[in-house]
Amino acid sequence: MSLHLSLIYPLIRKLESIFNLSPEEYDALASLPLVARTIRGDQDIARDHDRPSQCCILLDGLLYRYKLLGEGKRQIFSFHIAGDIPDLQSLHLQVMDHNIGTVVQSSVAFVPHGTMNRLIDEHPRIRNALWRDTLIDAAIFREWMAGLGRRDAYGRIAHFLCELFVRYSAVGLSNGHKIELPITQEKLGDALGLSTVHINRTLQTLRADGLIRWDRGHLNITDWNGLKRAATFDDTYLHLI
Amino acid sequence: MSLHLSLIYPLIRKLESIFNLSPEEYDALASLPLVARTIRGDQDIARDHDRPSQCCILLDGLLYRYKLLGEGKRQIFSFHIAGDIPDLQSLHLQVMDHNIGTVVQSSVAFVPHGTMNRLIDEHPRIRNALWRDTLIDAAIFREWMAGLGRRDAYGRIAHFLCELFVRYSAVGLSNGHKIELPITQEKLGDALGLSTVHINRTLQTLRADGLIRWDRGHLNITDWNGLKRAATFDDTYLHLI
DNA sequence: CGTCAGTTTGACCTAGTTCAAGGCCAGTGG
DNA sequence: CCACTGGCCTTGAACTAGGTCAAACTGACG
Repeated sequence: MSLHLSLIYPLIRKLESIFNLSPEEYDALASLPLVARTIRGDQDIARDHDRPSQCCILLDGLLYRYKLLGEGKRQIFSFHIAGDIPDLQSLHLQVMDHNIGTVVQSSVAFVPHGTMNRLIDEHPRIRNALWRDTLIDAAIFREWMAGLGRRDAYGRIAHFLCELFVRYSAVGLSNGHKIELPITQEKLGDALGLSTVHINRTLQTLRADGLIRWDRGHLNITDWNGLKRAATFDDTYLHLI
Repeated sequence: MSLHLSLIYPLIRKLESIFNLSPEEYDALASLPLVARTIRGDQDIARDHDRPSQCCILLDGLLYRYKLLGEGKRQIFSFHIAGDIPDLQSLHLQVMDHNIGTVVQSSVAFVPHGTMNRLIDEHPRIRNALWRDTLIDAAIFREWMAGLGRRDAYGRIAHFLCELFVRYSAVGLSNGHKIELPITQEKLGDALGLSTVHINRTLQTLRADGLIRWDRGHLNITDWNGLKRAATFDDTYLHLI
């Protein structure tokens, strides 16, 4: 596999999970002019009210999307892993309504909207797959809403961990029941609408119940069935094929 | 305006707010074979885990989308008004991951996926506008997540009312600062992650503060600026043109 | 006039917040 | 090689926003 192909590979793998790419589609993706840029952790890639002229394809690392409310309050909406295009929406929505940032050092490629539009105009199945991807994004938001509105802290955290494990697994980023999840308890709180203190105490309960181990960014799910049960996790909403 | 045209008109108006429809596009929409069906209140139109073969265009009335969790818990994600296609996502996602129901008696048209696909294949600008619409849907979800996670009951309700007023206005369904909003306090609670009791008490405070009047489904915003302030409402996320 | 769905009230309770102080590395610089 | 720093995690104690339960009220409608 060429160096360049390895960059775009996570995205190709994602599309191939939906349908078999034709040689032409494969070539179109493989010949996207990608310039990988490394960005260190805790940097914003796009900001609320920006008017982006390009999309960012995540090649490696971890991104997150969030909005700042008044008084230092923050809501995190999603975390993104290799192969994701977290600001694909900017193709159709002029103005950013939230921020996108790196959680840890990450490698991304910026693709101009013009290039993206040419790609999807010439390859309708790729376009449909990307549309589909934005719809799954929305499905994940709905599930988080259900958690924020109606699940207690214990179930909410358990559900979050189930989701991330399944999404990592779907793109080959899990190792047994372990994944790399280098997010702080503060970020977890801002994602789940809870205070850091309560996140901390609830994680201790999850550990004491033997469901997980989580140390320095290494999450180990020690009782997958137990965690799913605690979360009442049903993966339909992830629309895996 | 013919009887049939009046049915599809809300959708046409929504598309025209984004770009000027060409005569061909206009004709394609106007000649969609629509059969209006009236459905009484509190009925499900689509259910979790269904595999729909058609989309539903709301012609008149009020729909909502929701998910049931265990123990009688429910999370409502959205309310939909005339011109919306709440299950457009079923074009690309086989399986429903939530329910769609009527709030009050409503008139809807079911359009087979095949017809929809022909329409958008032949009219790329309509396709893009519909894609865009699903992205705005997601933007609204994000804003609700921010409310569920990080706003208190007072601000959350105020924000909800601001959003609905602006969305009604955008399609000509407001009358001064009044809109028809026939939703129960129970549904409001399930949308905002609050108990009915607390919704009731907080609505009383909003009324006492002179921000709204809300009686038998008629919402009257008596202090629009005050309500926006209470909500820290910024309509960027609705992506109105 | 009775019923039923929806709203309102009161009293009590608890999940989660807030504030403030320690503890534990991993990295840095001397 | 050790001391120092700065993130991050952990703990305790006091507090509160919002939940729960149960009962009463209101108005629309048959």
